[in-house]
Amino acid sequence: MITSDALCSHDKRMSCGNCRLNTICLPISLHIDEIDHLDNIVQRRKPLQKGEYLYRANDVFHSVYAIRSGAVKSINMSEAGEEQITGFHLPGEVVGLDGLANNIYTNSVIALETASVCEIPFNRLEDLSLKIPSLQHYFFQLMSREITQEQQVIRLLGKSDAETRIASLLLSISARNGRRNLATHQFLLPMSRTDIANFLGLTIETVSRVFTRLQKNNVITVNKKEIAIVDINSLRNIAQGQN
Amino acid sequence: MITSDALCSHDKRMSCGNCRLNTICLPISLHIDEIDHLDNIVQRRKPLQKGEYLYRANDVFHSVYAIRSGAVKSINMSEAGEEQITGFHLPGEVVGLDGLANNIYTNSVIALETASVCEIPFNRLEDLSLKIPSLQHYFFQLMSREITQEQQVIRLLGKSDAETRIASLLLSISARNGRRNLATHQFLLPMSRTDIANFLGLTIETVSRVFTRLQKNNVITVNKKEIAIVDINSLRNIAQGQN
DNA sequence: CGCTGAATTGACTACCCTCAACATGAGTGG
DNA sequence: CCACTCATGTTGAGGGTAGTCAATTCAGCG
Repeated sequence: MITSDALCSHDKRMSCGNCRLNTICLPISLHIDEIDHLDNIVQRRKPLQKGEYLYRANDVFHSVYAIRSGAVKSINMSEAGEEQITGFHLPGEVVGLDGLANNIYTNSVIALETASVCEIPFNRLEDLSLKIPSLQHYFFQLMSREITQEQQVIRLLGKSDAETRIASLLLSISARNGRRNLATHQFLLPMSRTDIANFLGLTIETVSRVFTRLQKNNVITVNKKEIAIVDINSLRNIAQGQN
Repeated sequence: MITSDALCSHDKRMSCGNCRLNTICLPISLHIDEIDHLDNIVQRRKPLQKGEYLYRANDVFHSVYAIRSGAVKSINMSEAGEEQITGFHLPGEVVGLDGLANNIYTNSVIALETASVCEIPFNRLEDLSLKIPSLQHYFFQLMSREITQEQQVIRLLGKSDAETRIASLLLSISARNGRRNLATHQFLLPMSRTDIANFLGLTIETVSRVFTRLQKNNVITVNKKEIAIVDINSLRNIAQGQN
């Protein structure tokens, strides 16, 4: 359900079948005609600019979205108006699953940098899922994965100190880069310090201090948004709270 | 998918159709024969005793479970062995959705008190969902609701102080009692202080202190596990961080 | 060149944790 | 019936991690 990274929208080769993200986004074996069905309902949209909304909380739910390039954050707002980032989403990952419950989105999704997405109208996906059992199964799995990932975030916020939270986030991004065959030991953070702090339940000052401390201890190097993991074992130990 | 609270297992009237929890557990209109199909796959199990496991992390996933009576907690364990309670589940609510992602449960679920559950084998539910579109839709919604609820927990843990966390938990339990037509202003907590502390990312001492403080300020009264909400408006304000 | 926003660093503060003592109540056995 | 233990919960004193407030640096940009 994700096409190649080529942004040229009249490229006839754009399809889920030949998308190089499809092992992440669509890791099930579908027959060729089934993939065609899927391609028919998937819509490629014009790229989002940094800061632009993909959808807003309380918008009527119609679609889920697969991130094709770039990165986005999803934000949950309390009645009191406090914003909490509930997740960062990288290429191959799907957002919008919060919208089904009450037919309106509960989160807002905002581009962290220029990002392109594939839109998947959900009622058409549901119809197709009734005909393709493996597709139904895949979407149940996809939602379950979202649940288990969020439970890990809950554990992170409930049990860990600042260093552990930062280390876990870095390892998470590293691993997700690895799935896309990108470098795992060196990468650019797509989000600001403010976003990291918000997501991890910390202040930007604390995030900054932890980065400098990890750098002083030769665990990582930090240069603005550029991160290099120097000592992955130390970083893993810190992420597990064994520091 | 939930029967009456009667525990007598040879009661012929036990069925999803006449279960008095079905407006919570199964809030969709199914035809009579569709409910029969569902009844045929739902299995009523013998009650769990307090402390007993419904399933354990890493068990092979076969079923999801609807809580019929009592209460359970679901626990997520880190590699380092730290346990985090990710949720409390009351009658009418469904657990086990974490198991689909990798075909093993990632959490353990333990009874907080004597509890009975309805077991729903998932492969049979999937088959049935292919034939009953509204059932497929309902389960997508159910999983989405789990996702949005967990996002609220993430916000709670990321942004709130101890009083706000406790107040939110009390209001959540109160509201869920209301859905079952139980008293909302007075109820018994099914879980220990240790469980509350673990879930909210606090220590038992802090939980205890907040309870006494809320009592001194005439917001609630506390007597062991018996809670009465005295001033719901204050409690709501505290839950929203306006204290 | 100054302005603005993001990030870093320092000094101080506060909230919650840690450690410890004590209270309460259920269950057990003499 | 009482003494005992054990689990659970409450309360107090002190300390530490992260928050708050503030100053500074730096990059991007009109």
